[in-house]
Amino acid sequence: MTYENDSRERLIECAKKEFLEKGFAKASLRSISSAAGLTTGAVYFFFKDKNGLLGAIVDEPLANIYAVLKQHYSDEAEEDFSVYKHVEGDHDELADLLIPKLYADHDAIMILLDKSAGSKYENVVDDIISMTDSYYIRLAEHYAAAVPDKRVNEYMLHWFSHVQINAFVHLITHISDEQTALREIKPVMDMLVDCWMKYILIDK
Amino acid sequence: MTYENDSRERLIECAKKEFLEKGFAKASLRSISSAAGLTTGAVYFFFKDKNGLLGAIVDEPLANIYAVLKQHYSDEAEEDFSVYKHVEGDHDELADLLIPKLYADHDAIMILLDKSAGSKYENVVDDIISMTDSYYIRLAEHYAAAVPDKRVNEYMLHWFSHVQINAFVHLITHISDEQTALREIKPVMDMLVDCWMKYILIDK
Amino acid sequence: MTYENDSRERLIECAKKEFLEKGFAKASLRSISSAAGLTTGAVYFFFKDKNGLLGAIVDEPLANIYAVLKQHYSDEAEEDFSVYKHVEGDHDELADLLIPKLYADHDAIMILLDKSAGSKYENVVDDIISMTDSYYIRLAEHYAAAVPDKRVNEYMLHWFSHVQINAFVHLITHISDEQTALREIKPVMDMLVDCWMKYILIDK
Amino acid sequence: MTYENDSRERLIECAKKEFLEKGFAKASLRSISSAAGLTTGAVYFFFKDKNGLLGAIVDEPLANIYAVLKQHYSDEAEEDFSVYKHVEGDHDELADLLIPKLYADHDAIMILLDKSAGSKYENVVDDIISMTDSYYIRLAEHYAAAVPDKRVNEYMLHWFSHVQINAFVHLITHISDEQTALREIKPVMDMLVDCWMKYILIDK
DNA sequence: TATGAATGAGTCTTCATTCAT
DNA sequence: TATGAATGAAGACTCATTCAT
Repeated sequence: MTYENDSRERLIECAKKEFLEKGFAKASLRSISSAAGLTTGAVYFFFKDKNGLLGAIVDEPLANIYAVLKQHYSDEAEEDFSVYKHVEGDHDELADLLIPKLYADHDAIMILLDKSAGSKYENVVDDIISMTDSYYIRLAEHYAAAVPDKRVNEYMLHWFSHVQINAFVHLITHISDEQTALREIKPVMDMLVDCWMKYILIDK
Repeated sequence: MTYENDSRERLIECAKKEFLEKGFAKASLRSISSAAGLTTGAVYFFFKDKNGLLGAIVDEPLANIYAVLKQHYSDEAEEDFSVYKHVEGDHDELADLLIPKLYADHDAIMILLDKSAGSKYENVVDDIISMTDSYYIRLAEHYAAAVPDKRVNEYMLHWFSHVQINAFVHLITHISDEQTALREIKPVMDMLVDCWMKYILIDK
Repeated sequence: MTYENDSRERLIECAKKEFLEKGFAKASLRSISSAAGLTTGAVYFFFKDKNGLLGAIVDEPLANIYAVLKQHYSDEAEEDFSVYKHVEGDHDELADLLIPKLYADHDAIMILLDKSAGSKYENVVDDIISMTDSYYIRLAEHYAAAVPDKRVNEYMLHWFSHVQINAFVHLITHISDEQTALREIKPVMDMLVDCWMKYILIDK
Repeated sequence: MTYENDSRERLIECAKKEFLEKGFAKASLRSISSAAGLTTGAVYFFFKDKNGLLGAIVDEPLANIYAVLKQHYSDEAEEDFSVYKHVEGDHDELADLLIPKLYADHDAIMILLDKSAGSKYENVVDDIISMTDSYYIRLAEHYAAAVPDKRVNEYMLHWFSHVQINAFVHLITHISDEQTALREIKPVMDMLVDCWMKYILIDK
């Protein structure tokens, strides 16, 4: 009765492979399901549709990422810039929280961040960047308020959000081992924080 | 006869619009050619195939970019790191050369860098990054040789190439005016050079 | 055990809704059974197939209708046309018998008469019209025999059967209240009988 | 150059057959196009989609019908009921105009009126009935105004529109010869006009 | 210089139905 | 008494591509 027929799992596993190789748009349900020893109809028994199948792969990892991000963005909002002085490693918290989530299901995250074009998740990275952006705008305004004769360099700020997020995407797509990832990302984060403090404000 | 029938040009113009809007993969030759008042067959008269049509749009801009890049990468290779000291603005040369090429045909470049998924150009950005990477590796090794007890942080180096190139992609996709672009990219380049010097070497 | 599990009833109730909304052909067993909190397989446990499910809804109402019709058609066959004179209301009998049957299970009848395309009942209305037709042919021949120099207008006769039956279909599909239906149909029936007498025979 | 390859016509002809036999919804483009010696893709070269293929068959006949109807409904609107007296045959005009249009492309009209369920034309008959209804409502109100102590029987009026229009549908679906149709419909129309005058008003 | 016609392989999706458990 | 799993056939539709003219 409960001896598992793992068709659903097989479908998910084969879908992962296919999505990873071809990207969502070019992936074929026929090819996925036949790789799983099933017919396309089976996909529609287990999932709503092609997007649903992708969802089964990425929804949970995605939720985890959002959770970490939201937490981080509200924590850091407390920063007091009048006294703040960056010390190497003090922003590792985000990386420390995020990396485990990103590497818990490495393939899923790769698909989500890099192979989801054509799916309902295709704007995920952009959305996260937007979120980051909003947060950084608030932060930068606080910062500017504490420093006379300076104003925010808006373009630089946007670009920073972009680089910050894509640093993680780059990590995922180039480093497959979690420990290595953790080690490599630290100097990157340090650099980013340093630069943020240094370049985000310009003369009025 | 030299009376110009501009069908070819019209096709190219309409293709630009379509590629920009939908990206290469989702663009439809039917829709392009009918927008040009022609039939799909016409595309195959003027161009080899879908990729050929894209080529007619991006080949020249692409060649220009490569030319600038190759020139830049061989010039800068002469740098003597034992005496080098970064001064703000001294690396603006690349931006000064590249931006005009990038904005000479803004649409074509956008397509090339951001809308070419599914085409034979889909790896262009990656290729340029690789090129940049090779160059930076040589550079970094020279640099390291001049600084005792330090070695190259390879991951950081790769990531730098990535960020460097994507800084231009980001620029193109967010700033449509050349002068503004020129102005905004400068601090970004300065920052990158600064950081490169500072973060690319780590303790042995 | 006599503790009732009303799954069958729920299935029937949900099927009614679905058939009414979408018609038999477009109705989906998946949607019906999941609305009933069951799976498609359950449908096949309780009923032979999709047609069988429809049958469970309409068979009894249909039988009732046929019973009334057959009774009526044999009663009226006794009519003596040599002495017959139509008096308003004297043909209300059919309506009086039929309407209660039609409105006893209004939904079922709607489905049967108006939503059964694609099912084995799709010709029910046509069949009833045929039946009516046969009856009217006999009747008309008696009538003609009693009136010299006249013959039956066959097309008109067929059309009459058609109109007669469709008067009830129209009623069902436009009036949901039984009392109102009863009131509205009477003048229609009167008119039909009047016209029948007047238009069914033409000069030889 | 202009020797006709009649693929389009063949497609239309085969579609007619298929639609007539199975109705729009159950008709298969595969079966239609292969009957025409072509592939489904060909259908999409000549027509927008399944509805477009149907449109190529019925659009013109439908327009003709609407034209006649609109003309008729505005003509007859002039009627003066205070002096009007029905004379047999004086309403044959509609039939005389309509029948030729209906029989000009008998198959197309059959499909339109009786086989279009599931297509964008599926409500055509209902729409025409509505149109007729609106017209009759105005007419009946004029009529009632000229007759003291009488009011319009609304249900009867609606039903009349229904019967009137379906008289033509019935004709088309039962009589294939135009001359015969013309002959058979006349007494029907006479009857309808007679009854209209007689039954549409009831005691206040 | 282009068109018009057509293909063929592919896409996702829907559905009634079956059957072991 | 039902479920869960799965099938298989079919559905409409899209597309880049070809080629005779």
